Amino acid sequence: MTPSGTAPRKTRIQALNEELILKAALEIFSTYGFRGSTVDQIAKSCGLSKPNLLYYFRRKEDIYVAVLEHTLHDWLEPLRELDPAGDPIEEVSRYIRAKIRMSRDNPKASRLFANEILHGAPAIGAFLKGPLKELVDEKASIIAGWIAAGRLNPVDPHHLVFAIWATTQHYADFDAQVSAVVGTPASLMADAERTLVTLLVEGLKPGPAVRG
Amino acid sequence: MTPSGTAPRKTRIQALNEELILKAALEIFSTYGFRGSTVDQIAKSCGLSKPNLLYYFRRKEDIYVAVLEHTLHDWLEPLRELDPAGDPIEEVSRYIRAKIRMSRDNPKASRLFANEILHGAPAIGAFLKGPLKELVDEKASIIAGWIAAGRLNPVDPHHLVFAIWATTQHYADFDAQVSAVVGTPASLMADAERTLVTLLVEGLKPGPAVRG
DNA sequence: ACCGCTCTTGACCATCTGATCAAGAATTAA
DNA sequence: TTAATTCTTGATCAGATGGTCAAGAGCGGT
Repeated sequence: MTPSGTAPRKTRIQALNEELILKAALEIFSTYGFRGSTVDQIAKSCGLSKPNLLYYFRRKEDIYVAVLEHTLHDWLEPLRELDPAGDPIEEVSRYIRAKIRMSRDNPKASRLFANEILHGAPAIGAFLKGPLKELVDEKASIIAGWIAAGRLNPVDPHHLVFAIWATTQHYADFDAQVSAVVGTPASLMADAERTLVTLLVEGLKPGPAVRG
Repeated sequence: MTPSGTAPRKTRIQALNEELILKAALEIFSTYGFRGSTVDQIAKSCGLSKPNLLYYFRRKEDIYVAVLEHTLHDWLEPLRELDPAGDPIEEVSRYIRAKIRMSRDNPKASRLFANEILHGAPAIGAFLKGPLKELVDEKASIIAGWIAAGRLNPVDPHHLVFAIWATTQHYADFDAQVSAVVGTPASLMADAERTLVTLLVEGLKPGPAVRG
């Protein structure tokens, strides 16, 4: 049995193979979605036989949930770092930049979530209503504080967060469309970053109601 | 055979049933995606037998493509209406409002496209690279003209369009997440509309580089 | 070397699903 | 009415797919 008490310590081989599986599963699930992916595909992609893969994760859904959970934490890290003590404009700019870089560096994670949420979040609905909502509410109240202090243009904080999510993740989730329209110039993500920071941050800077 | 020459005129029943099928297919495909939907589901949803449905559309993919094409034109209409002779701020504001209302009134169409593009646009890739790119390029050059005339803050026109698409369609595509975080208050879409117009339009208004 | 446990796999199964077909029912034009 | 055409469906098929199982191979602690 397992070495000590209730803690199911992992074998070397277990740790290795589970990592292989999760990596391959992210690749496959993010490309084809849950229903569109087959256990065989994932197995082949990581060089294991199907029964062997199912030895580590009994059901297809178990793999899927494991990948989601494995990636969720990292994905939210930039929002967690929004600092109430920092300069509002600086903090928001930093968040936008961090998010768009995540979109660039880990588009598969973005597409995995996009697919899950697009289909009604059957696997992570509870997470969205719990931990995610709490985190967003917390950060929204920080932004509301900045607005109340006159340090930001008054906008709905929740919808500001949605706007940042939407615009940044767009480049990962809808890459096929972006590429079709503007191709894939080397400066693509840099242009996007500059444009988004300008657009959103200018819209956030406090100022006289009427300008020009 | 068909009544006159090469024109396959449609029977009353044909027109009726094809409409039924397309409506049901939009419902199913937008919810479960292409792979996640079954012909049986669509057939049941519109009260036809599976073989009967396949009498009108020989293959599952034919239904899918038909629904996409059937919806694409309408979906792009607001962008087509962007008027080079109008006031830039007014035109962009109107476009944002039109798009977010489409998200609200026809979220299924949005999710259908989102799913298609998320999976690499296998069915409409050619459309994206052709007609869509042309339309966007045309409108982007209009925006570029406004910027050159000093009537808009200088931002990359293509990325501005992406930002508008992303933020507005977010409310249809990621409804599960939005609902989980802020619930579904009656004012949701109105709040979103106000926030987005403020954010993006303030970011677009020309003004002195330094304010406050 | 030994032994218990972990790991691996070929063969197999039940189910789902897209698609076909032949035959009959309904519709339409004359 | 009649005959050609269109429409409808029960039965059926082939392939894909998630999942199981028994048996053997490999590994680690003693």
